[in-house]
Amino acid sequence: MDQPKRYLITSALPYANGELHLGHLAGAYLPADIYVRYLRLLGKDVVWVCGSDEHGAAITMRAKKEGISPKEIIDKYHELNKATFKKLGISFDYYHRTSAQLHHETSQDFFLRLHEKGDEFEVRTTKQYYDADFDQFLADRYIKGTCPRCGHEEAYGDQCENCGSDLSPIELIDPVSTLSGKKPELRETQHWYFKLDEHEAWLREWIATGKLDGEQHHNPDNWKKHVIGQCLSWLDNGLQPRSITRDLDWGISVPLEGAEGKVLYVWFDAPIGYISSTKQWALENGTDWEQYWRDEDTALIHFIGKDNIVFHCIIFPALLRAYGGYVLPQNVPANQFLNFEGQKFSKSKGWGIEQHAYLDEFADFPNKEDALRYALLRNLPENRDSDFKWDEYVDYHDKELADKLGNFLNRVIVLTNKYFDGQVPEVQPGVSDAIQGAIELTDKLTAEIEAFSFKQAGLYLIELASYGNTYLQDVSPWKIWKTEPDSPLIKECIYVSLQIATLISALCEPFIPFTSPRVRKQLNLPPLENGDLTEVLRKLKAGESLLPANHRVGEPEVLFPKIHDRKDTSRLEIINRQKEKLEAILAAERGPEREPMKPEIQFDDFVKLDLRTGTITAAEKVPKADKLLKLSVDLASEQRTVVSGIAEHYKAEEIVGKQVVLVANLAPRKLRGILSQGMILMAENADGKLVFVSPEDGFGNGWTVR
RNA sequence: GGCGCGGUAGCUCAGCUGGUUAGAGCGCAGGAUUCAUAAUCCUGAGGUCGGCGGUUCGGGUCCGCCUCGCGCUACCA
Repeated sequence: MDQPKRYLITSALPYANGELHLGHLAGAYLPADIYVRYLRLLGKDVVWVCGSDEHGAAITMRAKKEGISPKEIIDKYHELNKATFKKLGISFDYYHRTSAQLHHETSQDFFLRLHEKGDEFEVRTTKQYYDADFDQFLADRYIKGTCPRCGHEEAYGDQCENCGSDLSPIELIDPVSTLSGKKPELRETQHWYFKLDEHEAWLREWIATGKLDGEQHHNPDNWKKHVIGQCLSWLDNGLQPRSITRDLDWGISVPLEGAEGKVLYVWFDAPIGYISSTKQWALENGTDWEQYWRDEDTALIHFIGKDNIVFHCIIFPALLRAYGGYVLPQNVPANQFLNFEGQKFSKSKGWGIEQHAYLDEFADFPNKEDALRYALLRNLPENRDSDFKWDEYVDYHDKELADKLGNFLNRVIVLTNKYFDGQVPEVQPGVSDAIQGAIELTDKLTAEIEAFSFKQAGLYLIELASYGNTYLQDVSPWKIWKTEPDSPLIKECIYVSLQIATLISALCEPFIPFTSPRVRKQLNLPPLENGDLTEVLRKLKAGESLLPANHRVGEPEVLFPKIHDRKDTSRLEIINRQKEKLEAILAAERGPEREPMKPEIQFDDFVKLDLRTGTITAAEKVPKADKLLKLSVDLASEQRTVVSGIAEHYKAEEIVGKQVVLVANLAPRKLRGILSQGMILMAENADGKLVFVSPEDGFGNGWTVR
């Protein structure tokens, strides 16, 4: 499909059971956002849907453990995730939720249709464990017992983590429900299975060759290798009927008589959420949802993480085809995983940063949205796992956004104001072919976006700014200005540079949408609207002005205040706080490795110590000593001079006024010729880092510590 | 265990169906420049392309084995 009439874009529905971290953003949302914004700028008919995935056993389990209702959980995370996406400029056309009535109806219709076709489902009766106290069947994971292979007493119903055996709950010796802690009973239950195996032949051809019913549906060369590889691996292993119902009281009821207490399996209803979301969007926008799902000229594209490949490339397509009349995805550009400072994101360890936490902690950081989007873009896990590092975040921001892109735009605006009073100079038609290089870069950039290669596309954006910088440097109008201020070379140079700047203002929008309007403002242009890029590209190639002669530009403004800034360290401090948090986690992991405890002492030994609160009233570096500070400490009844070995950790001026605890009856001792009358209590960790042990602010001086 | 994807300069990564001296950015070294956010531009150093074996006139690029990383392996979602 070279030129589809319309695009239907989906991003994986986030599970409404927790916060989303940067890995999620880099996997399925940022790439889709770039793609969709690009299509909109070209004036394409595109709708991008997403929403919260709100069913499944994990939510009910969590609700039971926390003693709240599932609805409280899903409401909380639906609102949080939806709002956070919006703040980051993730521009879904609709963010729906699977708890919506419309979605329940859509899913039930889907199920019924397949049921009525008669040959898509089969019903199987099996025995499963049932927890009578909690009145429900138990998922394998929620049953523990003794492993029949190795005797490990804490094996799960699906696997023994001690010997690695795959188990079924029935095999466990002495099974126990992790909900009630009691022995569950075996009960018969009945479930509906989707006969996925009967779809194997056409799926294989479709995945391997891109052909559907003998016609070319898509070009498999455009699909990522790891996507096709994993699908074929699955197909080679043989497909099996797949259970699509569960015994659960949370979810979408199976719409059949005799199916009380059964719900659709969350994996069945979640992708149908894409359809529901489209329906709701169409409803609110007075348009028809069906053309997006049923018209063959629609290009359906699923953005997901690699954990979702099989579902979106095999199971969901099979369901859609079984239903009949639905389009199948043109591409599923699944990303791999993003790591965080060398390790996987881990909620339990606190490793990584969540999207909303980022926004909170970077509240005072200018461009925090685009800075993050750009850092993730530069490190998208498009073909392999990648790693997010704060140092790289800083480098990408300062060296690429600020130094290359921001600085180029700034130079151009400044030069225009300086030499031409802010007006675009007039030039002879067709004088410069310097624009040709910009056209080539533009073509490369758009081709990369269309090939779902967003990282490379982003590099071309910066290269375009570099191209502009090189061009400025080659012509060096400031040199010509000194001897020949009226030279047409200056006019041409500024004119061409302004064209490149205008081009950048348009091309950058999909990547850094918060910055684009600010660039436009400096050029005295309105923010972009849907379709504007088409006209920009047409003019560019026709040799017409993107920014015509005599147009008056705006005032220069620093787009990206650098993080490494001599005069203002506030941005660097925000980054450093993040790095310190990670160090603390690593330090905590080193955990139990603490100094062994000293031999026991008696209370009498302890009371010999005279500990007093005090305040540092003066501090100065001890000459010829690297580590020593000479402190004056106010104990109310007297002033003490204390020499303390903390100069490598604290500067003299920053600890004046600090409240401390002093060992007041320690025998005086001369250090570097100064009599030290006491010792300040400090805590020290394995890295040798020191911190004061202090009373709370405002506590008076000279009081005892016991 | 089986399968899939990946292992390319100090770091992060490009290299389609095999073909001349293996690329980019950052970092590093040297130079140019001052319009600009101590920014920019140019040049250079640096790699036995995870290891071994094979097919070929020729292999990061194909085949086999080994090794390391990540993922999937169908009822956790």
